[in-house]
Amino acid sequence: MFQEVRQNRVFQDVVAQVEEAILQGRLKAGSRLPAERELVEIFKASRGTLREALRVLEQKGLIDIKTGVKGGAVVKDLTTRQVSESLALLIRSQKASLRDLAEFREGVEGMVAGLAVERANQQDVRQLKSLLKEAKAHLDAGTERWDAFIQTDNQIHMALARMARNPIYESVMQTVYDNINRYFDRFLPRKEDILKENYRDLCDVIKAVEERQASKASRLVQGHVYKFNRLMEKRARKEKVLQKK
Amino acid sequence: MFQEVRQNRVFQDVVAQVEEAILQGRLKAGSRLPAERELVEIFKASRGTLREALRVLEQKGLIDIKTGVKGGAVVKDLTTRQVSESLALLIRSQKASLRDLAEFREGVEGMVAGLAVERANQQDVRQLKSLLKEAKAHLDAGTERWDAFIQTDNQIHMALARMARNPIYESVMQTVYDNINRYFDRFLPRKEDILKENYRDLCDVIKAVEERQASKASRLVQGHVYKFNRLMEKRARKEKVLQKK
DNA sequence: AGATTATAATGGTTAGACCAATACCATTGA
DNA sequence: TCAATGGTATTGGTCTAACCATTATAATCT
Repeated sequence: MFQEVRQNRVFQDVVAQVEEAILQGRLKAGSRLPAERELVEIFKASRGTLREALRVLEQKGLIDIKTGVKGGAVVKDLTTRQVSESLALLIRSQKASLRDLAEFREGVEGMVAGLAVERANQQDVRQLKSLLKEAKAHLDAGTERWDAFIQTDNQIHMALARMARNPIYESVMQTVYDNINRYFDRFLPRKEDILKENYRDLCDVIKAVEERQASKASRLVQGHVYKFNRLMEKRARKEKVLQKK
Repeated sequence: MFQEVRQNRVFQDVVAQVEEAILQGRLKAGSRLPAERELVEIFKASRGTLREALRVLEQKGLIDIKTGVKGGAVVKDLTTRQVSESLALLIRSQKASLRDLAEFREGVEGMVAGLAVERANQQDVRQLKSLLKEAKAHLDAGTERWDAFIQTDNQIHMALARMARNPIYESVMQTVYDNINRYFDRFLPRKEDILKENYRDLCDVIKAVEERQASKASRLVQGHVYKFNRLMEKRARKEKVLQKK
């Protein structure tokens, strides 16, 4: 019948007020909050309590805090970092595995590619081609720029996500990549034939985008990611075996 | 070349240590942290600083805090609530719309259904049938139990997510539903013919699961969600028009 | 002018006190 | 005996007042 009433802690009230102001746009990204000692006056709360509120806002990813003159709390532009952080916790606590993440990526990237084809404009296609050219340059430059190639590869995938014109897919993709890079960088294949095959896949995908073949692009990307996942898995298994010895 | 060095604040060090202990399983879900005044002794930090650390851990969803004797910080079982929270911020800040969320749901649910068919065992199928029976009972009971029907409907979707046996999909689905329920409850269709059609859709889906027809189940769910989304959108538009008047 | 130093503003930390909620226990009264 | 009442100790929540650390800017020196 009734909602349980919860005693609001003072700092929660402060958090709620500041958060509301940010989300309503009354506090814009980049603007600075008053100094702690001023906030004490404004909210009529002690500095300690106020700082607890700031910690929460900081953890939520809504503000950044710097020390020194002209320091203080600055309203951040809302990013996906926090979503990413939560997913990282899931993985680190072993509630989710590399395999789970890879499988998820496979599905999401497939859908993203389909949407991207439907919504990409000419400028988007140009951007993809430009990234592709960059990737080829890295690849031809030899071993030392393989990491640069991998980075450009990632950029192409993220560019597709942007072209899907759906911030949720974009966030989720960013989260997936953050976590892949964070935990599985050491499994990334760094062999010439694999990277070249990778490059050919990208060429095919971008061709499909240009020709507006949504389902083909979707299938290609899914296959591309699938191949990548099997490779990663093989390497992960090998490492595990080595560790056991 | 080098990583930026950041001056660690004391409370961050405390957070890191506790977090590590939790993620490594040295602190298990349900176990209680020492009282604040004891933690002061352990970490050799002031109570204020310690409380800032506790605020961060609380915000990360790693601990729950209660007052009173036998109160204190209790290690929580890791859930998806925090992911959900971050996505909610995206929506509330209008970086993502109802339409974006709906589109995302369409894709994810389709994939989940496909995986669920591949991995569901007999017990899972039994559970689905039991939920279906429950849904029918609510539906037949008339107007007053429509909300119960909707809830059971949600349970069926979440059951499918569990059967996909991938905690990431499960988390993401839970997040999507949390946010749909949080922000769009008022758009949920509550008309008999719609609910009945909804029920028939569910019957078809579960039949496909039983017959192990993955792609069919996937297609059916996607269509089901698509229909639902178009309905929601229509209602949302209507409300907007009304608001403008 | 350019380098150096002082100053002030700002977050970070500490210490000690008191308030508020709550589980547990002892007392009381039927 | 047992249920209701109220006390008490424990724990988180808040406050005050001070000092430390960092940093941008202004003042000073060479």
